[in-house]
Amino acid sequence: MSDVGIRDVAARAGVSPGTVSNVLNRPEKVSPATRAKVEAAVRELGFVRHGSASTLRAGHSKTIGLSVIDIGNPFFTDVTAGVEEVASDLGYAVILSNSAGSRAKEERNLLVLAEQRVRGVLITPSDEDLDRLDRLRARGIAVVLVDHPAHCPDQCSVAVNDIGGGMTAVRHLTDTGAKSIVYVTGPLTIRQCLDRRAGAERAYGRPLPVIEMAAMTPRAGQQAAEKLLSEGDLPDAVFCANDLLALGLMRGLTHAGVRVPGDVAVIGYDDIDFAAASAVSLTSIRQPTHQLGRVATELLLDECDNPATHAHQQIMFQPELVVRESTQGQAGRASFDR
Amino acid sequence: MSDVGIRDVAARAGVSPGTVSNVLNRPEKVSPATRAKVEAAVRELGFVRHGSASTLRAGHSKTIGLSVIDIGNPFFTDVTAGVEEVASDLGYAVILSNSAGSRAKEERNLLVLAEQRVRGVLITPSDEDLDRLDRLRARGIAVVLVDHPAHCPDQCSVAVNDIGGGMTAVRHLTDTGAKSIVYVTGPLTIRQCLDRRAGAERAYGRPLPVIEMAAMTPRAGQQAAEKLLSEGDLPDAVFCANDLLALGLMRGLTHAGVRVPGDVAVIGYDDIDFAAASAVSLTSIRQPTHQLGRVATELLLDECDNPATHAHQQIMFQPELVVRESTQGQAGRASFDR
DNA sequence: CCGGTCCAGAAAAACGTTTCAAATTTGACC
DNA sequence: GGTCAAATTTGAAACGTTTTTCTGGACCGG
Repeated sequence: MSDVGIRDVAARAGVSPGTVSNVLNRPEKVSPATRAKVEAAVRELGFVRHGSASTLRAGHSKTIGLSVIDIGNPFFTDVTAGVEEVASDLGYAVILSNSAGSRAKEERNLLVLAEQRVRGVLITPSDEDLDRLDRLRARGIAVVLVDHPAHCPDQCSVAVNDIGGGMTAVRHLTDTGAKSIVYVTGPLTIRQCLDRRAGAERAYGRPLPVIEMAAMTPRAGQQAAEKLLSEGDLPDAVFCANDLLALGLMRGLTHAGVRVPGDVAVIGYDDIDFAAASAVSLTSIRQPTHQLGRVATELLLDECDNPATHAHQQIMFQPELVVRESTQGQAGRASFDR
Repeated sequence: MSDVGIRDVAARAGVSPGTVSNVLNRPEKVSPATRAKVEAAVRELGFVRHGSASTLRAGHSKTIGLSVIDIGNPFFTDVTAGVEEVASDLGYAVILSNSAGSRAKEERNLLVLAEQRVRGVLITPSDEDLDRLDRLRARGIAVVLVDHPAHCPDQCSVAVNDIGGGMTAVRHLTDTGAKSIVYVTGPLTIRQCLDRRAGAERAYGRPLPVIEMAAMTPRAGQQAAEKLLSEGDLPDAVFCANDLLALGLMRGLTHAGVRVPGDVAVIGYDDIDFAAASAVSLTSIRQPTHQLGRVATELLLDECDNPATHAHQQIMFQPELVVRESTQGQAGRASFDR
């Protein structure tokens, strides 16, 4: 069943297989009359092109790979949605792989992608060692870094200015009156966490006290709250390296009877949907997540489809402060967006 | 570069291409000595099998498709994570497609999957018309329904008992003293929303007042709160068709000065991570989401790898009540999990 | 020492497309 | 009606595997 091949279509339409292939791939090359005949035959027979045969002969596929660190994080989900949109519009299929933070798993996934002969790979690398990506590129697989600036200019990347974001966050906290600030973060081996701290300290003018958690989840945020409470004096404000931590932290504080923002102001990072929806809505640093995915995919597919004219770009988006209740100590609930 | 083929490996190892193929696919068929030679050659040359050629000749691929309704919903994200885990363990790649609730987009995506000659498809159908799936199966592509019971027994499906879940939810509300209850839901064309209502009304003993929103997002939940407030008397409790709605609703109520759970109890559905993390933690009906993805994938791959012995199964999981603060009117914050 | 059995490995034929040079048709123009 | 160039179409050779059929020994019992 369904073993309808291009030659069956050709027979039915009374043309040669080559012509059918042309109708499929370069319709402008074939006369309207023939094209119509072939298209009719395709419909009647329910022909579906065999992607593997096509890939094999043509030397390239219509698929791209996407490798993310944590598919459970709304940040990556949003990126993924953007990627999927663009890819699907251009007829590309997306193979998703989740490295779950494990270098080994990422490596295994990349091998699968290489076997699949994907046209290109979008990746948020799980660590700073990018040799394996150069190996991919040596294989003729385009690579675009997502949420990670490229180290050399012969490669595309799409990132968001984390240093700037960190500065903005802390500047907002001090602007609204905070004197003492604590930085709650995930592993400081993660570039994003490091950069945000760097920016934060630049704006703060001196080192920040740090609470470093192993994960970047609501759970970890709640534990961070306990840690914070056990350390004695509460700071005026807390800057969390992502919203998941911030949401957990707020909950932990609230339960201990600490008022947010009355006693402690909290600012997060990412501006995930739940930041606006939580009971005390969370001030956050918005990243153009969806856009990140879209642009990365556009760059990748441009590199694939127009290798001649393609110019590598390292795009750096600017994050944006979104003020909500969690940092409105006195102003109250003036205006909330969303 | 990287145009290292099986014949290059063969030459290097001093064997025939057929032998290399055997080492790759049936290592037990070849003597240890030769195998070692071949494996060395593979390593030295950096050979990566050409998946398309392999698929073409072998007649089947090492990929499966996953089609979800909304990749932005944590429910589907969790399912996806489960799918990815199992698939990746068994060496399968997952092609992700997001139908975004659009029937047309789903159809386009399924075509791409068919072209890719995926081994099977996991799908949460975007509507009740399942003919297109039968067409896929006629093509020799296995299909497993996810979060949707199969209509006929010649097909695998994995679902959760939504009627039972609805009953559990309302029973919990009445148990904790609620007399009047409102059902806040997404489009009632969605099976899940319908079934949950059916269960709820069965437990309630009579029809429930319904507030039907177009989307199932926090935003829509907040709008539902406004609607509820504008309708005069507040109910004792609200049952929301999913957690996203519930979180938005709670926020809307809280902002209007209504206390949750003091004035109105709220129960959600899905038990997404944020249900536990929100400031007033949300009582919810937990679905074994991750498990759903895992089991569905196991069924699919069993059907693919052991077509002879495979028995179609329609699995129905039972959801589970998770009590948190949003329905603890008087008991206060006794014990909270997570 | 011989005939038969087995096993490892070899050789060649697919799989269903795309591609490209060659062949054919078409159309314009004199 | 004939000629030439342009436009279409054809046909066969790849693409890199897997699979199936064979072959040449090694091994065994008699």
